[in-house]
Amino acid sequence: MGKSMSQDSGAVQAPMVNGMDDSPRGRVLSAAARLFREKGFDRTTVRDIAREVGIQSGSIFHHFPTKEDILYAVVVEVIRFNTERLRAAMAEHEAPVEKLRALVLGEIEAIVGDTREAMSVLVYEWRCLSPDRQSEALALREVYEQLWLDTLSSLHEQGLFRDDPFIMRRLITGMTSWTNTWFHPDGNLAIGDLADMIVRRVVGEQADGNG
Amino acid sequence: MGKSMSQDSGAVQAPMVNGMDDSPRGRVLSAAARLFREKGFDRTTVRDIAREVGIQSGSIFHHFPTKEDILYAVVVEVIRFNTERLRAAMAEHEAPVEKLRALVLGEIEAIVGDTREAMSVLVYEWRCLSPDRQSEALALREVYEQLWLDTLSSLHEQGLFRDDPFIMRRLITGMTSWTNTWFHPDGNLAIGDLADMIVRRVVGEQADGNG
DNA sequence: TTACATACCAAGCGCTTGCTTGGTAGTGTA
DNA sequence: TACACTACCAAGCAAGCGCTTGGTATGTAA
Repeated sequence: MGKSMSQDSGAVQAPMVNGMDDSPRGRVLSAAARLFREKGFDRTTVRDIAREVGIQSGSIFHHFPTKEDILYAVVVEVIRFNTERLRAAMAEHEAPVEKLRALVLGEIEAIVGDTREAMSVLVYEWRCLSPDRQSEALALREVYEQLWLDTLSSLHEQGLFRDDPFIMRRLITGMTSWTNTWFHPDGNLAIGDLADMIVRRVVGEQADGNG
Repeated sequence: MGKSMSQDSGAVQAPMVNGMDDSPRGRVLSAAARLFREKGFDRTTVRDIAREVGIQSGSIFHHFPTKEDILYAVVVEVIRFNTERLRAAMAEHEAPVEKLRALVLGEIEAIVGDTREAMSVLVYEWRCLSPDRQSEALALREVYEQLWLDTLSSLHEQGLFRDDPFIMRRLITGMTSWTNTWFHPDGNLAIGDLADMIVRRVVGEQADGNG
């Protein structure tokens, strides 16, 4: 049996939510991500988080020095997790257009899929971090952004779109991040079709029907 | 002289910021919009707002019953103001593509121009409103959205783009609202060029060079 | 057995918060 | 002169907040 989990519902699947593991620390992070998304950082009290995890509010501070450190940890974990996932998804393709589609699909999946709470926190609770913490997280995020810029620059050099790749990335960020307000994975629109539609905003109709 | 404003710096220009007038109530709203954008609704205290206006914190409640009512008023005012402005901008054009450009330009101007504080609040502090207030504001917002949907539907019927007009509107909303995080009106990129670039995401390159 | 670390509880401190209260000064108007 | 209305002040209350404190139970290893 090894290290069995006591009083669990028996499900072996899904040891992580939002990219967090099942340690006490991970459980706090996952609950925090959920609550931060639902109510915002400021309206979420440490008592709320503690209640969700099933411990006393004071015990939170055994794992994190301050409430802001919880937010920072959520942000760092989700950036790390999704950078790695996006890198892997991209590596499966050769053609820049297909790489772009992998990036778009991966980013949407991060935003509306299993890391949606934490991704939402990344966008909406960003300013709750101190300036120092913002810079540190931004530095981490740069690796992620470089994946995008490399791919977009390739496409641009190949003449697949005309406009500035930097601005284009910002327009894409807008389109994808806004999906968290309206897109539901089990609705009428398939996530792949949405990704295709966004890819078309970049390279036009020439990307259709390939593969 | 009529109704002169006492103790003003003498400037006749710009009687409104964020679409709010210069009444005591309007001054509270304008200060609140600025602070809500800068620090978020929850981190802005009524004492902060009062200090900005130059009155005591308790006096705020002579003008608004609760702090949430201030947020709601900011939201309502900015929706009303920009709906009217957008309608006027649209009415100056006949061709759907030009109407679309007027909408895009108007929305960006609202987001990064004189109503930027209030527009930012609209996006980021939305969830701080009670569900009831959210519905009421949403109903107001629907008039605004209808301007977009009518224009996009026309373009769609004329075959100027293929994809679903409803989804297209959501992608545009993402692109425009995200500009508040990166676009600066006096930077290298002209606001008109940005608008054109976004229009191109919708109707492709066929919109270029007209007018 | 001793020693130390992890994970937690129960209680509560000090501060900030939204909001209330009771009152005052200035203005309009009949 | 009397009344009403708007705009505000000064003081402070009750509740909720992040975080601290001092302690206990359990596991591990010398």
